[in-house]
Amino acid sequence: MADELNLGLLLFIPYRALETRVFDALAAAGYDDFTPAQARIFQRIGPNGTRLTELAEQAQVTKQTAGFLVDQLERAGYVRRTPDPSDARARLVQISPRGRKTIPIAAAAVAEVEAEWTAHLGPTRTKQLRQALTSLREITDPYA
Amino acid sequence: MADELNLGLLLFIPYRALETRVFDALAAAGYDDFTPAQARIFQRIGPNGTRLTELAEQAQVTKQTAGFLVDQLERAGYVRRTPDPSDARARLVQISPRGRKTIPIAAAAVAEVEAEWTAHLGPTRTKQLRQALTSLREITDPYA
DNA sequence: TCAAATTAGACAGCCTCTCTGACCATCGGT
DNA sequence: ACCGATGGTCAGAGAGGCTGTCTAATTTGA
Repeated sequence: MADELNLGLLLFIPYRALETRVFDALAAAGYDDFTPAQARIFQRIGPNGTRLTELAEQAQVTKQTAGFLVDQLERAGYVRRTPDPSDARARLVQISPRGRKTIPIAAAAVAEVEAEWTAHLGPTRTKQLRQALTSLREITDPYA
Repeated sequence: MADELNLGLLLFIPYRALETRVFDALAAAGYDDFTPAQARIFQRIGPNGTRLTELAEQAQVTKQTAGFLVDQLERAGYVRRTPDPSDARARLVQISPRGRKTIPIAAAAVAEVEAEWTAHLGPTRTKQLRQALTSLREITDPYA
């Protein structure tokens, strides 16, 4: 679809590498029933719980898809659904104790990879990379 | 699985934005029977054709998956399979004339997006971004 | 030199992710 | 008190990916 070194591919390669590392770390810690699609939802759950519809919007999937993924997360014990006190139609998706345990593991894996990247690029270029990407988000992220 | 602004998410957002733009451009030009998975294979086909197994390796999918995607591309007329003169077991996947027509369309869409990004970031920061990502590829791309 | 290991590829069956469409319950404004 | 908008579920479908098994052809080594 284009030439070899377009920015898209250049962005995708390290993204994939990071994602793989995080899932390997989670699997090594015994959390092997966690899929990337589930993680994209899980990541968006706020401290007091978040509604399904809001999760769907932020993850840019339909609410049916979000519901499907939350079903899986619930069955695996990572989240639970509780009634929303402010709206009887809605339910809040909340992180369960088991789910909460995965957070530091994933965070550690991310930190480890970022440290490797910093060692490779040097602190200045890493900082510039982060800045450029953050700036790019302004024109590429519909939910910035 | 981690905090909001990890590098993974920052990388993924512009990648997705670029991909979407390219597929919109192809669809607008009448090539709407093209999926991202097919494109990841299609991109890797060399000028003289490439073997299925090699495509599978480079796209990091199994050869079964690659075969399935090439089937679709062949049915849609974007590629054809010809015998490999140097190995009777193998066949070369080659880009057909119809497939070749999509290349400048995709390239133009990529160039357009990159121009927008350059306008947003400025030429210096864009160059630094590309450099940093290229450098990162050395430690994150298994097929560098 | 010929049997064994390797490689290219196809077929079958399964699972996950995502979508559309239809539907019900509740909320909120007029 | 109603009616449109919102939160969520159910049913069905299709794409994309996997493993496992099989064949044909090639390469390798005793």
